[in-house]
Amino acid sequence: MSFRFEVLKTDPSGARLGRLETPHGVVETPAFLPVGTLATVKSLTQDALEDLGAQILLANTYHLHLRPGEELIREMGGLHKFMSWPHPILTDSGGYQVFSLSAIRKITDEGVTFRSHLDGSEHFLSPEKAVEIQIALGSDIMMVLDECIESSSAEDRARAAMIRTLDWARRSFVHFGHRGDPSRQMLFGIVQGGAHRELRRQCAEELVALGFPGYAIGGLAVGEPHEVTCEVTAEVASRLPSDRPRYLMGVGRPEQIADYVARGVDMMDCVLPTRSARHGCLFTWHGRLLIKNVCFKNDARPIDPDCECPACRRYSRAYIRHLVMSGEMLGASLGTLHNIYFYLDIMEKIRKAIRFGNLLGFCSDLQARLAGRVSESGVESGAKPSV
RNA sequence: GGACGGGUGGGUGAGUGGCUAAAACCAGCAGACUGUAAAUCUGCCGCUCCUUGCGGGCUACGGAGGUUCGAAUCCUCCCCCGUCCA
Repeated sequence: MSFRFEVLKTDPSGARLGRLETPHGVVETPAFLPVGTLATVKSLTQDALEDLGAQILLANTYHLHLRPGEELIREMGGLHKFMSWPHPILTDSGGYQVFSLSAIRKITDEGVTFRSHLDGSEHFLSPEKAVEIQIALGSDIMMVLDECIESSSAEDRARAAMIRTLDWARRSFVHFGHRGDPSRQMLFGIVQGGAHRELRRQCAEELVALGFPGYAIGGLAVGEPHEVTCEVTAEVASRLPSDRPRYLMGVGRPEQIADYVARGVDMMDCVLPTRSARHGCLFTWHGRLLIKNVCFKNDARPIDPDCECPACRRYSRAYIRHLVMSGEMLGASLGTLHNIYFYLDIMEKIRKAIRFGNLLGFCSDLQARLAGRVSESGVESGAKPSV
């Protein structure tokens, strides 16, 4: 069997240390997935990602369908070969675009019609089509098409979307049963239901009854308070089978991700490290550092003196600020290198904390360290978390 | 020496009598960003005062005068810059 998920250890918090085997390699969980929507983690080479220790990437069905198209990618030998990433890949289904591109799409029980943001042409995405595309892409983990909604949605709206998501999950499951190869690809179901516990519970239970090899929690961290995200995550995770991986989609801030792990989450992805880097926001063990701030103009120190990333080993804040202010591509690259390294470093420390059975201690430590801002006075004293 | 054209806030550059502390863009300052329509977006960007308000005062469109209730805008002279002619 090409896929195997194994929980190696459970922390008193409920966090799990695990291992996910895929045809393209092993993912140690809890894992963070850098986002590579268009088959690229913006501004980084695959070499760089390997050096950073990335184990698995996320790519996007909707975007790759529009450009360059899944048929081209299939023809080029599949997504792994096409992008020269021989390691695991997870593809999102386009469900998030139902939410983020709500202005240019129409949704029915049958599926979603998008008006391409590139050229205005119409594209119909059904649950079956999303599965087909992802089969063509050949990702290790594929996601069912879901209806992602605002977390603040009223119960009626959330129920309707949840019911549709469930229906689509069934269709996806059936379609994959006919067309897919479970030794080559896993299909994850996605729990929706907004911030409504009862809806979440119902959605989780019905998905579990279908028997997916893994489950995702979607529709969170889209504006609701962190505590709500945590509560809903805990509620859903408690309904999911303990022997299947759990993927919390689209989270989170550095100081928050350990909290999700403590709720039993095994995988996470987020655009924050990559996008923020391009916008000049760098995450450090001493808080966020806005590299464009004038106080770093002549600061010869690295982004984070406690960081071993390629950017911090070699370049100063002053130089990186100059690059970012000048709109130089290298500025985006170095920032992204740093932020991805930082996220992966946190994940490694999280795994270590679970191994030591002390994730909750680590959570509060992270919160205390990372919530602040780095200003001209420099970094506050203190070493890295010592777990 | 002469003929045109032009001098606007840090920069480029609109604006030809009141709606102009002066468009727009850039630069600068600050902020946002959570399964990426994002190398994007938002706010500020003359000085000053306060009861921080579509608030008051002051200064400002090369310089100095003038016309006018009112001038970046009209007139006079001067100073610069560019092009062309001697």
